[in-house]
Amino acid sequence: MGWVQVSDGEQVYDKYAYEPFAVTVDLAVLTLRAGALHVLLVERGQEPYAGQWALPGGFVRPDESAETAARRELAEETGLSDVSGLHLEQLRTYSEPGRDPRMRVVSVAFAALLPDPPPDFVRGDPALASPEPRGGSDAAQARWTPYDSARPLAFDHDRILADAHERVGAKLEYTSLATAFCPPEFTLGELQRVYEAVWGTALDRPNFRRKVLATPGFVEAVPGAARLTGGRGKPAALYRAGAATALQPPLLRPSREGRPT
Amino acid sequence: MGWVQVSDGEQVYDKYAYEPFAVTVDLAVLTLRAGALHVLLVERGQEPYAGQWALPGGFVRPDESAETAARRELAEETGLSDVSGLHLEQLRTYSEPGRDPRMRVVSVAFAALLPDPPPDFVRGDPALASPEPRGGSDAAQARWTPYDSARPLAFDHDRILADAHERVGAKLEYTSLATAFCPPEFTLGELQRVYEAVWGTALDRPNFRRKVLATPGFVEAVPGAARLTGGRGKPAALYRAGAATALQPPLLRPSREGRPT
DNA sequence: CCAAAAGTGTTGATAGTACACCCATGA
DNA sequence: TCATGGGTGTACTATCAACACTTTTGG
Repeated sequence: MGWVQVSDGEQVYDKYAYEPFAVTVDLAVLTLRAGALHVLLVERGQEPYAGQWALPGGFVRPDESAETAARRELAEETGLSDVSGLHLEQLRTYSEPGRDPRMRVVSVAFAALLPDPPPDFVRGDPALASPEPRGGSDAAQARWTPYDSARPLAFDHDRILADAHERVGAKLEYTSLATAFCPPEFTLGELQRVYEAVWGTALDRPNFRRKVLATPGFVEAVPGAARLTGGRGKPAALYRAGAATALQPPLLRPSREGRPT
Repeated sequence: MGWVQVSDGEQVYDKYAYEPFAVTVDLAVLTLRAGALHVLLVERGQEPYAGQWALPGGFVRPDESAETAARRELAEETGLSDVSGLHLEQLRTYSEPGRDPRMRVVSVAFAALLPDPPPDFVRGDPALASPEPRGGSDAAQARWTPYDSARPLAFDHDRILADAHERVGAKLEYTSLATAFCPPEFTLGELQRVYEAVWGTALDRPNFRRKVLATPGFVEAVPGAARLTGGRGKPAALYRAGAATALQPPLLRPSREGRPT
């Protein structure tokens, strides 16, 4: 940490010399519902920004890493009993002095990805969460909101949400991250809908299929299994997430602008 | 920040209820010297890890963002009078309890990139740094170290340095970041050496040249200017960094393994 | 039989690689 | 004139996008 570089050397060992920093985590929890990207939001019950929607989050406790705190909050907010398999990714840290009007808050932001039909979650499952959430104020609501109608959010959460979207979109290109949006067994059509929802573009189905299958370790076939997706049509073969984490070759999104010449 | 989600609601407004977190920044300052990637290290003068090398860094002050603190530290450590144009990029935050044996430290890591012939920097230029660095202990040394012989470092800095290298290597592919390693006017050969040093691979010169020039906004020619690079050979045309920040199309590094079939 | 969704084949354009080759300069 | 580094041309090949076509299911 470059401890020795601190110019105000005398204050290094006085833990209470400065007004302390609060360290929190903020979560952009994303999923697909009916083919559209959704984000988990909570309604604030207190000032500032009372009544507005915000990303879920909370304090990092003294014995936790930011990652541990984020996973704990994820379990509390979604009510899922097992969040250990879910993808959780650190985005960046937001530390501007005035982010929160009450005190100095440094927030580590995470993106979390949930499989397609997320169980209609229960907020603050008593079996998991601490005894009594929040003191006197109104109970905060939580709900899934379509990504496009999420804004405006409280604090600097518009920016955090945009950063989460951008990061996830970029990682779909060169990692197998898309499978984190899918249930354990999924069809290639479902996988394609993940790409289309996050990127906001339509993809050519035959070419998508070929690219996915040509990428070693991306998906592996479940022998003999098949499932009807839309009630009609040919049943689709099922696949599981493969061992690869990086895609070689990458699955690049169509470029917005034409190339020169 | 999801303030309302905190389960221990009563403690939200008691700033001193917990032992406070210290928030620091750590810097992986990278440059090219004689065609090889180097990193700026400081020698620790105090326990823990006294006598070992570490990444430079320091505390975030109450009125600073992590970015501001990182830029201040960068100026202090390099002795450069103007660091405003240098590339500074947040990597991620390291928050495991126990990173530092003395107290709870949450560290925001940054990568900084300096142009090729970095002025032989002076540590702690009095005109810039705070009056008297560090209390009683030995003065810490600082020096440029080849990337490959930098380890082992103190704390978890080996990992931070590896993360910095990986991030920079990836960003060379799809951003114009490589120009941040170059002086204001540079030759395509110099630019190519940036890629080769960071990626650790040789590139085909004619093809590299074509790709760079075919990417709109990557570089722009300085009309009529030329410079001898190695004392011998044809003088090379000079270029400046272009307006583009993202490369379209990207400049992909050669894949390690062959493709199937 | 029709609609809908899955899956296969083909083809023309493009981009990338691996070279061979020429140019300008210092010693 | 040779060594060194800059700059250009070219041909082979792998890749990719676009779209026609076949298959299998429910109504």
